[in-house]
Amino acid sequence: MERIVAAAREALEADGPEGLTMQAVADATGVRAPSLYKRVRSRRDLIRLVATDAIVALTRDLDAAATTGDARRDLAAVATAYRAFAHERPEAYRLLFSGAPGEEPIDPELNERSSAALIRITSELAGPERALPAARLAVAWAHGFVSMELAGAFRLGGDVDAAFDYGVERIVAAIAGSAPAG
Amino acid sequence: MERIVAAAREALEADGPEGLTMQAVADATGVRAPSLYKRVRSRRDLIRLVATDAIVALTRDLDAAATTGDARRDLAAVATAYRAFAHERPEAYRLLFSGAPGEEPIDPELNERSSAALIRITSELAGPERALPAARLAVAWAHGFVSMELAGAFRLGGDVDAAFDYGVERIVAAIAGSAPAG
DNA sequence: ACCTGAACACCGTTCAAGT
DNA sequence: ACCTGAACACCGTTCAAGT
Repeated sequence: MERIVAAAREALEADGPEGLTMQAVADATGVRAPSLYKRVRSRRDLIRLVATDAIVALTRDLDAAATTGDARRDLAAVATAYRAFAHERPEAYRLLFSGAPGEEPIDPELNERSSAALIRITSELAGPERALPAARLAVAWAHGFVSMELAGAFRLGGDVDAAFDYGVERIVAAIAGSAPAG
Repeated sequence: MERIVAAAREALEADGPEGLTMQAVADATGVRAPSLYKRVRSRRDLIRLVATDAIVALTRDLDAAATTGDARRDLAAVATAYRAFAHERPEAYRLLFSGAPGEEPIDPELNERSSAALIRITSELAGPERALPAARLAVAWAHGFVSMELAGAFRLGGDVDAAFDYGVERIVAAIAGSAPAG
């Protein structure tokens, strides 16, 4: 079971979504394709298991990054960890945001936990009542940036790393600047 | 040929990417599937044609929105038009950012034209030398926001429209605040 | 010149049959 | 209880044959 998800995950990263076939997973686990259906309901379900594995790993990375003791630096560290995860497992990362209306979403609790660290940070920076929209600002920017990067959408040249640093700095300022006090 | 792309576009929006089959397009255009290969190189090529159609339409919408005469209001109007396009043609919108490393990118010239209006705006707001990173900040945020919205990723409740307005306001401020003068 | 039936190599999935 | 060969309904794509 664990081996199945691991094989699926590797097939996905190696050959993209259409490389994640039941055949490929069966070959990698030394079994025939029909046998997989004893462990997994369907290919779609298997993809969901890979996505769940990915969001757990991402959450761990983000939590580990948010430990500098300073909210602004935490936010920058979380953004950097977020981007690093997307670079390490681009196909799995894509999976997390590919949910179409018809599809079953990932476990809502895991989803909530994945943004807990960020919301704690934005709550500190922008105040509790602004924490949610501020977190959405940050994660929308971060997701947009890395997903464009992965899609090769930054074709106008320029330094992409510098654009990321500029973005982090501006997002931190934008969130801190939206606090009721300032 | 035009009818083929239109049929593909409708199949895509109606049934998602896996609904865009050569069979479906053939049925809709009153022909047998093999005949499509006289007009189109492959299914992948047909998808590219739909994506090209989408980026042209999006560019038209963005250009039409950026006509208020005020850079700040133009930026808000462009962001709103961008989001509206994604809501109207969600599957086509998804297509624009689904480019994996192996795939042929869309015509670079069309891509450049699609961001011309935005870069003019950010150039006004943040100065010419900051125009590109500022535009990337804006488009990354906007893309991230709408793609999360389309993926159903805003599951923590709250007012999504209000979060968008908050985001627009903060992004405008962040870009204007990064100008060398202020 | 244009269209198509038949065919090929793939998919995901089911299920009766084997151990 | 577990695995699998065979089969089914689909894909995308090719190509010889028909008009």
